[in-house]
Amino acid sequence: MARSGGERQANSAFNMAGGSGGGGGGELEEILMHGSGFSFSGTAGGGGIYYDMQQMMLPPPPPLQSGFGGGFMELLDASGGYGADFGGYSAPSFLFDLFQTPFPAATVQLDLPMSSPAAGESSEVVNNPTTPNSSISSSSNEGGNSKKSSKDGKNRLKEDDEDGGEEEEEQDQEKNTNNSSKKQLKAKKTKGQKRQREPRFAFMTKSEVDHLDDGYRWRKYGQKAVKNSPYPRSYYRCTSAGCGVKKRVERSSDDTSIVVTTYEGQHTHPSPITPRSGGSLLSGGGIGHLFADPSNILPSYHHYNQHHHHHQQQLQNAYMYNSAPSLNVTTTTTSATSAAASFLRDNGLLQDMVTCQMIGKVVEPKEEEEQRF
DNA sequence: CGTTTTTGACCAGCGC
DNA sequence: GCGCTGGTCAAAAACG
Repeated sequence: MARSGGERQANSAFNMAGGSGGGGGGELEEILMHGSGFSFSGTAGGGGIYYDMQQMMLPPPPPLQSGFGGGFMELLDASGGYGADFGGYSAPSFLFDLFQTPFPAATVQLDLPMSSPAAGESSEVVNNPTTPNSSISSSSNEGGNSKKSSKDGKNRLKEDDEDGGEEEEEQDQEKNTNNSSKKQLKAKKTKGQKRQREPRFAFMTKSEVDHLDDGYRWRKYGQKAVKNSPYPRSYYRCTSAGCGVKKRVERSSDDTSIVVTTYEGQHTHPSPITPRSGGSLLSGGGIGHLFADPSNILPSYHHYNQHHHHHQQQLQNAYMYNSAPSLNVTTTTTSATSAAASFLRDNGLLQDMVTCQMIGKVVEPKEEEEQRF
């Protein structure tokens, strides 16, 4: 097979449009940060909760203070006063639960048991701002899945999964007498329980580069065609041993200048480029960890201006792309979103963000993206 | 030579 | 049950 090892940068946008059909469905919560502001509206729908943050008139991002000073924690502590910032929306107190609640990796156990039909419905729709409209010469997908020629052999043994702090046992249950190691591997997982995922944070930013450097080291482990989009979606995983944080990067088919990055999981280690100094309450990782720990901030972020300079873009994204909080309550995650958005805004990091929106569970494909654009 | 990216294949879930 | 899609694996290639 002729390998076209060409572009190494994430800019390589292969034309691999997916077919059609409905599919997928994450089982987690996802938060999309929309620029210009965000409002907060909670909606408890049947079977799920949908929180939407959008269109909140944000005052021009104030100049960054000298570092985050007391860190995000301070902001959090001022939950009372902070609520006011949410454009009059009575920012629910839980809005700060996330940050006031330490979520040590050990204790963390979020979970949106999609296996429980009653609660989760498991049919959570992740509304990506991708509308079926990309008229960009999207080649009629060819890569898709037409390559199912049995190739024999790649027994995969995975172990990453939750990584929140639990280990997978490699013991097979011998349920199926298949000799395909891959099958048994899968079997064991499936049989026991569905893999649960952690909440995800999705941020939308304008950027020329797909993969933004956030201080952590990532290894790309996959790329898939995004349906209705000429741009592929890349999957990254934190390279640190034991850390299973994942990041997904894709470009909006609507506005190709917008990059949607989804962060999943929590780092079990400090940022490799910024050795942590003090143990914060949120040391368990997660978005709180990010915001609470000024050491995670790259020094240059101060220089961010409203222009889309890749470098600065990356820096600013360093904040947004940190791990998601490990909480098991939708509302809590929502608070995380709000707080995060608030933080970003206050630090002028939200400037480039296009949208800020959180999607709880069981969300119908709303037109949120459209109202935003 | 070690690490990261590329990329085809495989699998689980879900919709039809 | 079949087909589609998202997510992941892993061998090979590309990089540094």
